[in-house]
Amino acid sequence: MRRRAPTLEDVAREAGVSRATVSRVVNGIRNVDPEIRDLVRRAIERTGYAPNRAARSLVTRRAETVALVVSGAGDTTDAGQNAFAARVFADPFFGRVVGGVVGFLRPRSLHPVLMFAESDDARDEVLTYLRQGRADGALVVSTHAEDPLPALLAEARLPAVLFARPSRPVPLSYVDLAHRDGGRLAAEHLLGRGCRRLATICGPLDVPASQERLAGFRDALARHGHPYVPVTEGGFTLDSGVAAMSELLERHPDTDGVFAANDLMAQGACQVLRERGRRVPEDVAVVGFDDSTVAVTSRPRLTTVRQPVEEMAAEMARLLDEHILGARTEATSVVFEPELVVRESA
Amino acid sequence: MRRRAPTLEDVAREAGVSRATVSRVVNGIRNVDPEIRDLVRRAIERTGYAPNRAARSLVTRRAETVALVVSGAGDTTDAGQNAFAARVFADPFFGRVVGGVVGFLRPRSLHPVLMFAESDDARDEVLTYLRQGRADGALVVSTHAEDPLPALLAEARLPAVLFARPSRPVPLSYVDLAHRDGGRLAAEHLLGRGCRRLATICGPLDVPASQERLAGFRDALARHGHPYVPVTEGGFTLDSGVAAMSELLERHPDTDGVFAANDLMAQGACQVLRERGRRVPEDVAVVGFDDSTVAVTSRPRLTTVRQPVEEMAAEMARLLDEHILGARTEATSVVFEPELVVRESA
DNA sequence: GTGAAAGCGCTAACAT
DNA sequence: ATGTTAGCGCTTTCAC
Repeated sequence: MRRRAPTLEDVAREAGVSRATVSRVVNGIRNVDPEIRDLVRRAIERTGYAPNRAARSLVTRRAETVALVVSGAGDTTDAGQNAFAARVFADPFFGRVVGGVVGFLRPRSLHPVLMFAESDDARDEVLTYLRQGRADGALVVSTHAEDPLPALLAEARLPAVLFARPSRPVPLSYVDLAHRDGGRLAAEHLLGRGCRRLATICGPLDVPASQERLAGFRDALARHGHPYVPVTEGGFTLDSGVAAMSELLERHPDTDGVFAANDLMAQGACQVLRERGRRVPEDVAVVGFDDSTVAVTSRPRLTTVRQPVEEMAAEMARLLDEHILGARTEATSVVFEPELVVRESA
Repeated sequence: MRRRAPTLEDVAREAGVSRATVSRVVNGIRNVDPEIRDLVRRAIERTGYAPNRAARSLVTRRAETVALVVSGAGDTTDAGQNAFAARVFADPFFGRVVGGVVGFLRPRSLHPVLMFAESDDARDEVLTYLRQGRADGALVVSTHAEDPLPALLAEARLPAVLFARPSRPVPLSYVDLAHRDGGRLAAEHLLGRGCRRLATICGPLDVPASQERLAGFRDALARHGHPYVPVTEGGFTLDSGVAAMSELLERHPDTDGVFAANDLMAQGACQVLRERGRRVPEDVAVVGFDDSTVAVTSRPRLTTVRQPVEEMAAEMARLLDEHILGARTEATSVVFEPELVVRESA
C-alpha cells in the first residue's frame, strides 16, 4: 500500500509556515526570508515532497509538455499505427529530430509526448490532446505533402511549429533547409569531379523539399551547359532507391553521376550499381542528401548534402516555446543552409 | 486573443442540466437518460467542449501517461544528452520498441513521454517526473548493464517494467527473450550449412543478454563437438563489429562462420569480410541477431535470429498497465522465443 | 515578508 | 436518474 504523497500543506505544517510561503520557495520567488527559505527547504527534504503537477497545471494552465507528432498519410492497413511508428524510425532522420528537440526541451523542463498522426482519427486525437491542455503546443514533422494536420492546428489556433514548409500555405511557423542550395551543391560537386552524364533520383514531387532539391540540381546543371537531366522519382525509402536506380540504368546505361534526394535512396542506388558491376565512385559517383547515419554506415560511405537536423529541430522547439509563452505571435520561418560532406561515394 | 475554453459548467448551462450529468455523459457512465444524454452531447458539440485534463487528473490521480525511458550510462561529454538520443535511435531497435509500445498504448488513450536517463541528473528527473504524477509509470529500456535506474524506481515503489532482465535482481516486472535459445539457433544453422571453424562477436559481457547469447552459442557447439570458439567482445555498434571482425580475422584467418550478437555488428563484420576479400556467405557465413531493419537493408541481407521486439514492447506496456491499475502487484517476467530468419548472409 | 482565502475544472459520494 | 456538494493540491491576489 503506497500512502498518500506529501502535499504543500504537509510541508507547511512541518516547517511551521503557510502554504503560500512553501509555494514561493518551491517556485523560487524572491520575497522570502533566507532563513525561512532554508527552513522550508529542509522540510521539503524531510517530507520528500514533490509538487503535484495536475494541481499546478490546473491553475497555471500549462502542461509543460509538447506534443512531438509525426504526421502523414500513413497506410490504411490494419497493421497501421504500429507499423507506421516503426517505419518512421527506420529513417535515422527522426532519431536526429528527437535528439535536437530533446536537447532544447530538457534544460527547460519541458517534455515531449510522442504522437503519430497517420489517420483522421489519430489527427483528431492530437487536436483533442492539445485542446485538453495535456500539451501546450505541437512540433510537427510531416512525412507527406498534403498532410491535413497543419491546417487543422492553425484553424484551431493551437500553438504549433512545422519541420519544413507545408505544401500549401498555412499560418504556422516552420524551420526549413535551403533545399535548392543543396541540390546545387550536389550538382557542382559531381560536375567538379568530372561527371558528365548525370541523373537524379528525386523525392516525392508533391513535397516542396523534393521539388526544391531537384530544381537546384537542375538549375546548376543548366548553368553549366547541361540542359537536360534524367529524373526518376523515389519515395525516400531504400527500396524506392533500388527501383529508381535500376530504371535509370536501363534508360541511361552510361550514367556516370547520380544525385539521390536522400541517403536511404543513395544507399539503394549504390547497391544496384554494385550489383550491376559498376564501381562507386570510379564508374558512377553518387551523392546523397541528409547526412544521416546510413551515410556513414553503408559502403561506400556516402558523399552527401548535410542537413543540420538537430539544430533545425532545436530551433523548431525554440520557436514553439516562444509561441507558447506569447513572446512570438506571428508565424515565422527559419531557413538553414546545407553543407556538402565529401566521403567515398563521390 | 484566445478566449477561455468552455468548461463543464458552460456545457451544463447550455444543456440545462447539472455539471454532474455532463460529467457522466463525458465519461460514458450509464445511469443517464438517453434523451438527456443526446441533449448534453449536442451542447458539447455546440460549445466545442474538451475536458480539462489537469482538473481530471487532480481528482483521479491518473495522468494517463507513461514515461518511455531509455536509460544507460551515457557519455559524460558536453554534447551529452543531445548525442545520446540520436545514438539511441541510430539503432533501429528502438524504433521497433516505440512501435510496439504505441500499438498497445494508443487504443487505451495512454500516451508515452520520451525520456533519456543517461546521467544522474537525468535519472533524478525521471523519478521526480513520476513522483509528481506526470506519468503513471515507466517503461525502461536500458542500454547498459549496471543501470541504476531500475533499482531507484523499485525503491521508490513507482510502477515500472523493464525491457530485459536487469543484471542484478530488482523487484520489477520485465519482458525478455530466451537469448540462450537464440545463440543455439545461430550455432545450429551455421553448423548445418557446413561451417566448421566458427567464431563469435559477442555483446558487452556485463549485459545478461550478451552472456546468454554467447552461452547458448557455445553450449550448442560443445554439444556438437566444438569445445572451443574464438570470441571477441563488441559494443552492439557497427564500428565495434568492424573492429571485432578485424581482430578475429587476424587471429583466425580460416574462420568460415561468424555469429554476431546483433545485426549492426553483423553488418560491420560483413563489411570487413568483403574488404578482406572474403565472400559472404560462400567463404564466411554470418548470422546476426535482432532482425532489425539493417538486416534487410544491408548487403548481403542478413540471416539473423529474430527478436519479436514489437510484441515484447507491447507486452511490457501491458504489464505496466496492469501494475498501474493495481491488477498486478507481484513482479513478473515474460520470456519470448527467438526465431531464425534465413536470408543471404548464412 | 508572510498568511488567509479564493478559486482553477473536474469527479464522486451522497442526497433526492 | 439527476442534482448538490465537498474536495483534489496548487497558485495568486489581497490584506496585514
